[in-house]
Amino acid sequence: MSDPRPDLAPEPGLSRDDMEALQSEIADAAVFADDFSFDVDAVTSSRRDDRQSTQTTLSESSTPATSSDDDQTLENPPIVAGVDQSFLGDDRALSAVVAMQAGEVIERVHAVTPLEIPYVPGLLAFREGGPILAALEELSIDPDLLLFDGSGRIHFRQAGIATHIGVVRDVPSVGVAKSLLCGEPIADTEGLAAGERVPIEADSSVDASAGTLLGYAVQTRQYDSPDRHINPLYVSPGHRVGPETAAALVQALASTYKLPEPVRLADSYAEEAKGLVD
DNA sequence: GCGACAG
DNA sequence: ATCTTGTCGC
Repeated sequence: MSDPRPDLAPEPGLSRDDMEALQSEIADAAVFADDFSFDVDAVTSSRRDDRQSTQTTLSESSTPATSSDDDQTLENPPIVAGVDQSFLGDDRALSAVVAMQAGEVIERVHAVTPLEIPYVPGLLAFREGGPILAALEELSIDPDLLLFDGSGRIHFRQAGIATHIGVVRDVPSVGVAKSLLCGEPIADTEGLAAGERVPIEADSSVDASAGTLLGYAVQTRQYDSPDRHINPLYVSPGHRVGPETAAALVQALASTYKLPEPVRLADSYAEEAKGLVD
């Protein structure tokens, strides 16, 4: 059981070398394996009333679901929050957080802060970490899991934005990127079928032994026609979540769209919230 | 020197 | 990320 590490928060004023050194500390403090208490199977993108009772089949052939654990899961499903940013003008960032529970939005918050530094591949957390931490402070509920629009362990120093914020807040987190920052898929990722995934391993650009499993290319949706295809999502552990679970969670949270619902809604809310600023 | 690079 | 026209498909 670790603790929050506000001392490791991303400071935009650091030199590049210091930023990279801090990321190495983050990677050392991160846990890239399952270490949480919520029930992964209770995480869904659809509302309980709307989804098929596939559970019925299971309980009929076994013991009726009467354990206190099941009751607790049914009455108090995990809270998953999606985080995403949008930009105002070119000197302020708006970070939006959408918290969901059992497929329902239970809270939406946002924060606006000035941008301190430009975007540099590998140092995203130092540009957007401030706004994100500010937005998370506005949250009245505390999430069981954070989903970020960006990498987690799939990062040069194994400390992408999902890992950085996850460690600072000590909350289980997962990175969901729309393109690959580094690492190497072990197989072709073109035209995968929905539900398929391909391991992403560390290459020479990553500060990890070659071959280390960094995450997965996850195909949440795919077209039927072979003409055109949808690119996969690049999912990696942020903190306290292993690679397989990270992929499974994203798969479970994706419904009609490619992006998992909490991130998709945070994305649109980040845009919508621009309207109530200034 | 060149390439490659989340959002 | 943001700026934008055009195009494919249900």
